[in-house]
Amino acid sequence: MASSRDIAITAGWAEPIHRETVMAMVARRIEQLVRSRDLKAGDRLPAEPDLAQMLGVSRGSLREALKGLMYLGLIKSRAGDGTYIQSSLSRVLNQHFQWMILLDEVKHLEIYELRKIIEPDAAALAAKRATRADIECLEAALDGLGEGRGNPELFHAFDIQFHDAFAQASGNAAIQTTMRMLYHATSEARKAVLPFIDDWDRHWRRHERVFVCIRDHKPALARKAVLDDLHYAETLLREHAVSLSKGGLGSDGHLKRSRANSRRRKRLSVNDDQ
Amino acid sequence: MASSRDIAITAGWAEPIHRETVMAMVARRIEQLVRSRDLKAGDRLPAEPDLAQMLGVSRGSLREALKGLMYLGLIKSRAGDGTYIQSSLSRVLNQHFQWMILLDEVKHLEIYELRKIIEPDAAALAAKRATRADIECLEAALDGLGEGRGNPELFHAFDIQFHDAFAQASGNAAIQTTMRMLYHATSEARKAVLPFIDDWDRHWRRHERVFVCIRDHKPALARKAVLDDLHYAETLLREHAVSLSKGGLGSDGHLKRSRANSRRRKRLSVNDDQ
DNA sequence: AGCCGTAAATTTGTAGGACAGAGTTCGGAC
DNA sequence: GTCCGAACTCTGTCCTACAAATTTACGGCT
Repeated sequence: MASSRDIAITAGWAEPIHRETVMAMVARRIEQLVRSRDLKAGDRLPAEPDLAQMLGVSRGSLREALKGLMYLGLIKSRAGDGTYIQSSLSRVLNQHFQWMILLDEVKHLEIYELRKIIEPDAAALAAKRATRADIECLEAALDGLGEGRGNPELFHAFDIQFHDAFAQASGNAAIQTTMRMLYHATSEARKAVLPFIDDWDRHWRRHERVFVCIRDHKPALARKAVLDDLHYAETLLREHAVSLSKGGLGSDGHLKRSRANSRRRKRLSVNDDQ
Repeated sequence: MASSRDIAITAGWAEPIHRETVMAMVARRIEQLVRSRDLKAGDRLPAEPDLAQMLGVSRGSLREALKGLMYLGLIKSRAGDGTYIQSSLSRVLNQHFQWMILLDEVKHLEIYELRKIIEPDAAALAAKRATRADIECLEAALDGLGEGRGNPELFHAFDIQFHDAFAQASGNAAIQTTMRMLYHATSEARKAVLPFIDDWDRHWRRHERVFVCIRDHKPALARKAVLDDLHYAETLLREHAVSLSKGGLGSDGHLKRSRANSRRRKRLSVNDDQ
């Protein structure tokens, strides 16, 4: 009984749903609506039963498709309320590189190599563009980092905040998103080596220096300060990777090896950059 | 009875009740399995009915969760066969920035600014590390580009191939993934301005120069060649932005902080997302 | 009138069952 | 032994029903 499908066809919105998967269909349709500006961030989608009928699919299938978009962070459903187009869809993105690390598609050191490319330049941009609000955010995070000296848990939390504020100060949303993504990818590992820090004051001053350079609008120095911080973080990670792999933290035990997977290069002489 | 509400009021502290959905729990469980190395790339998951029973949820709910993971590219289902852990999950990532552009969270020029940061360094790395296979891939794509001169459709296709080969030659999977992501984000726009190219030979030679620099292992020159190419692409895009759909670049000339919905709320939220 | 709490309506979340289509496996016919 | 079809398995889709959550509307109380 394809009665509901017949309805959809006569209705005219939904033309032939080729045998493409329903998921792809719904995604495409919603993308189309966003493209045509019929849907904007914050708008509400029709209720599931209505939307299902419009598209000529069952509610279950529609829900599976919506679930996919939900995981992308593109939409968000609230029980009893409705489904809305989300404006900030960074959640999944942040986890993506984490997954790649888990699946051995990307190595920690590769991410650090990329961070050492992006973040110094981002710091220079931040030093040029940071607004008063940006600087206040950075300072607040820096204060928190000060409080968190010696307390890995707390320090880590404010480190995220500091890094986010830094990324935002660059004034470039693409940079901000990318930096956050890369940062999150190595977040667990970084947290795990935090207890090995011996000189907290010095570690804090590295952050402080980044902040001061941005606040005082010194692009070149900011670039250097960030690179220095990154270099230290990478060294810390490299040194304690072994203790991680056999310690209780099984989640990041794969930090050590560089298996000869596929055709991936394994030359990671990240040290001697020019 | 309003008992539940009373409880909430007396509780006072508005800690989110943490009503995690079944789907999120299922997804977390599978993630856990991957983390603990019980599941590796290529492994097959139990059949849906079995897995549903194991987890104590209905098959429908399980499927919604799987659909989410599927959309992430983490798993892949084949009708009649089974569900497998995927090894390459870049598909969604490539579309992510496209979505952000659609939602006005990111501007084209911001992406170019970031590309101008990453790709010159990537070129330098490629010039140092490119293997023979990498160079062959690049050359093949370059030949294709040569054929495609004057043919936007064809040229665009090989441009993607060339860019991918270039990214891979960097020998860093994180760089490769990120470059591909950023490239795809502006793919449509680039395709749209391709017909405006007047001097195809010169445009091709820009690519050729990148190739030669990488092949001959000249990091500094490669960096310059890529930057030059990016600069031209950006100029082309800027000049013909009007021909792009509404707003196109989003800023008429200089780079601008992209409308801070980012500034709204919870910069202090150490915990992630909503 | 204004306030408050309850009930109704709306909407998503979850469950269970049913069948079709795709893919694999295995046994029988040749 | 080889080939082909039937049986089995598994995912894809649909249907129905109910639970939970949230908003909205109504009616009583102050």
